[in-house]
Amino acid sequence: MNLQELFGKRVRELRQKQELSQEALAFKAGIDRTYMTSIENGKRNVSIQNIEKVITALDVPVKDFFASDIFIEGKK
Amino acid sequence: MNLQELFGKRVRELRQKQELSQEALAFKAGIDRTYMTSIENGKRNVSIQNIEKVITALDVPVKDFFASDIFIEGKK
DNA sequence: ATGTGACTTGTAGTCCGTG
DNA sequence: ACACGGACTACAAGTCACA
Repeated sequence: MNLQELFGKRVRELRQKQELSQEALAFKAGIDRTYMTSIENGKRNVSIQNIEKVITALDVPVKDFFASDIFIEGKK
Repeated sequence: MNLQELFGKRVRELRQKQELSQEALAFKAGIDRTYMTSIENGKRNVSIQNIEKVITALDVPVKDFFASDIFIEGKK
């Protein structure tokens, strides 16, 4: 599992914890709903600017976003 | 200071700690030497796949890479 | 409300150089 | 060793119709 997929997984995790829909989060982040879908599913090679938008929309510091065990290598 | 700039700053920090040249790191990461320059200077909107390449080349887990106080918001 | 394939446009990323 | 620039190609951004 690469970082691209892990990122999507983490976004979904944090989004669901807040009981937000993809649409609502996409709106907060200022990106398209369908684009958010493909991000969460690890289909897109997202750029750092959009990464920042999404993390900001999740209301979590970047540091905390990546402070998860899924970001320690060797995960499936 | 946005995430793009913070990323470059952090890359430079970790690279210099290992006494690697930009060229050497770029080679390890499999990306262009001139591109590494602009990444460190926060000039490029890097994609997550290249982010992963760089972090991997730095021999640090993703989690640790972002476990720095510069990634708590409100930094200059 | 979420997911997918297909598409166009802008830019990421490469490769050649310069100081 | 680092920064920057021009010219090029590959690919991400962004949107849509449809399921």
